[in-house]
Amino acid sequence: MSQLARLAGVAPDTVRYYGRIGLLPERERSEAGYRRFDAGQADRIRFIRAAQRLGLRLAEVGELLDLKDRGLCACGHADALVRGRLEEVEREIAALGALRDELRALLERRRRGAGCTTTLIDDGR
Amino acid sequence: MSQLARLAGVAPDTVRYYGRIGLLPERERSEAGYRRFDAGQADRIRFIRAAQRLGLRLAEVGELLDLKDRGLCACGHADALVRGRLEEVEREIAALGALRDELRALLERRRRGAGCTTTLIDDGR
DNA sequence: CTTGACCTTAGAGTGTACTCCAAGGTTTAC
DNA sequence: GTAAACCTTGGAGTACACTCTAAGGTCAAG
Repeated sequence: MSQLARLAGVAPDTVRYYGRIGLLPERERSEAGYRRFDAGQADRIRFIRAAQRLGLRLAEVGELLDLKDRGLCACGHADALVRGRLEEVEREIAALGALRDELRALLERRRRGAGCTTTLIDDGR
Repeated sequence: MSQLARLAGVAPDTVRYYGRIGLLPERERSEAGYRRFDAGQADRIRFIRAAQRLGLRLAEVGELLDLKDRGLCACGHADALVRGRLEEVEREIAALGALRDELRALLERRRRGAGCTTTLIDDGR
């Protein structure tokens, strides 16, 4: 367990969590009930983390893994998720850019002595 | 209650929630225990929402309101919060920009037939 | 006098991805 | 034989800002 976790670069609790929510299938156990893993499981966890880095949710990663597990090509679905995520990111960037401008303008008005910051926040727009 | 909520543009539950966490001070009540509000309360809620739009948390807004309530100038603190938030937003924009590039590159590699999307995600970098 | 629209409260539920806990069992080293 | 370091489980806790529920009280209109 902890070996796999170290290999995959996550905490043992995280591995157990992924198992609990169905991202890692149950394999055989040792007599004492200890989980046994193979290298494939580490790859699976790395795939999960890679997809997460792109901003996919675990539920979405789970859909991809399910397709793969059933021997189907997950590409179409993966493409759709990635494209959807790209649009999301672009929207977030736009929104944050506008927010950044607003924050800068607020600070600028304040620097020019336009009044209390709280008042400047308050009158909004 | 619902009048104030409509006036301030939030749900009645939200007003009660703000009251519960100490953002709206208790005023007198009617005989039946109903809250009574004045125009100042609507302004207060609008201030909260304006600060939230800038990305400040309710706990931070609460600090500003506390200063104002005690007759102190909240400007210094507000400036610090706004500046901190600006830095955060700039960091987020940078991170999202990098992510956007990654997503685009992934889609581009895929368009060139570089293999399965899931494989492209998997091999990370 | 009843209907409907409001008000009150404490408390639980939402989403996300963990993270931690207690209480117990196992394995390895000395 | 015992201590350290692991493993197991179910369940609760974290952050955040609501949002909803149940069970009850109030008020105005018809």
